[in-house]
Amino acid sequence: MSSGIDQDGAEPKRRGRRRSGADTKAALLAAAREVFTEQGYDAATVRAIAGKAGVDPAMVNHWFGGKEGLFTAAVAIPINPSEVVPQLLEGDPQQLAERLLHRFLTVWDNVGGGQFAALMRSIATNENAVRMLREFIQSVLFTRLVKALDVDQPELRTALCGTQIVGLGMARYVVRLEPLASADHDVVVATIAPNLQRYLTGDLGSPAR
Amino acid sequence: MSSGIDQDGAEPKRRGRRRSGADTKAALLAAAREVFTEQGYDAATVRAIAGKAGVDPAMVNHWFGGKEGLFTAAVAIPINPSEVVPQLLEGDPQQLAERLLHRFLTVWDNVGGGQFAALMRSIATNENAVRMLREFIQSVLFTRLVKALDVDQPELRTALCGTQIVGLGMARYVVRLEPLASADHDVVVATIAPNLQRYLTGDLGSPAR
DNA sequence: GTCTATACAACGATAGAC
DNA sequence: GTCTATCGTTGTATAGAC
Repeated sequence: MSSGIDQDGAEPKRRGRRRSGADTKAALLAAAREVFTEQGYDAATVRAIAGKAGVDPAMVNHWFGGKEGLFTAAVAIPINPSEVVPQLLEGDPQQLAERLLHRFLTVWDNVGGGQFAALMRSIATNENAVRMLREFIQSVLFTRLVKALDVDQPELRTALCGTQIVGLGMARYVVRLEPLASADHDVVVATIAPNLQRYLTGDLGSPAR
Repeated sequence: MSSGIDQDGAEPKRRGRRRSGADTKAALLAAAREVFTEQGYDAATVRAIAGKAGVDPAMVNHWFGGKEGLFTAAVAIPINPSEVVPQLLEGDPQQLAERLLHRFLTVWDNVGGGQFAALMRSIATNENAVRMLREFIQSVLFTRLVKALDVDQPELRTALCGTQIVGLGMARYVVRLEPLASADHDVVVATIAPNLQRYLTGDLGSPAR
């Protein structure tokens, strides 16, 4: 909560270039994450973000080209697919769901969970966020993961996995549905993994009916 | 979809006070549903809603205390639990998931799907919407449905069902993830029902480890 | 001296309140 | 129908880095 932006509060605001070392960009990004997280894209104001960062609103334009650019830079999915996907694919494919869920929970719990909420909230008013999520699911989950499994109906499986993963995120981080919101990773993984594993490699019924 | 605002359209507009507030209220609610559905909470403007309802914007304040109140009144979940739940509970409990999913798809597809998106969108900027959804899931899904099944860990099962159902809605109506977004009800039900059924009545692993 | 990060002021638009 | 608040954005002068 406590902002903790280390702007030298004692000193009066000065015009002109700051002393080197004061990283306006980083301060803006940090503040933007907080505010977008709490309020979503529309409700968040450039002024509020700049204020929390202790800099002028015009800096948003200067560094990010505007609110939209700041948003894109701030609410990025904190996952590097080319790093994560190979790790997930190592080992028994029948335990892929477990590894995937464990990773999902670790990543989003670590960044505070609020950031997932931010992503979901952003989908509200920002079509770009929808596109971001869709592209992430399709490119990463589908192209890199499901296709590598060499199973039937990969597109459908991808979408089904999407329902379970996004649904988990919504329940845990946005709606904060108990006991799921506070449950240990092991409990969540143990209960959900079998279902996700069916979507990944299990029998979906008759492919061509 | 089609506006169909049933304000006494035949009668010519009259000066002064209308017969009663009921018509204005209903017209506002109908218009609000449309506009909130299409644009989300923030983007929707009181003026646009009032305009579509054919009344003065000030009426929003008068009847609902403001935009917030109008929203709460307008975007209600279009399901009557005391009617739906008994219907779902009839028949084989092992096919409850199928009935539930079928009903879910029918309801939200019929109202246009956009209304589910609206509900999700509302969670963005409106904490009340989160509370609404949480309470709906807990009271209806939990108290009326899962408890009636007499299974172990009913709270956890409820939350798990929530993940799958909300996730389905997100994928189909908000993110519009193909092929799920355009799939026939039967396909969706056939692929997801087994997973949902496990959450409802299946084996979740060791309850108390 | 030149470049550039910065702060401040102000503009045009728009929404909610009254 | 008017008023007021506030939004994102832009122009410009200035202070420090190089």
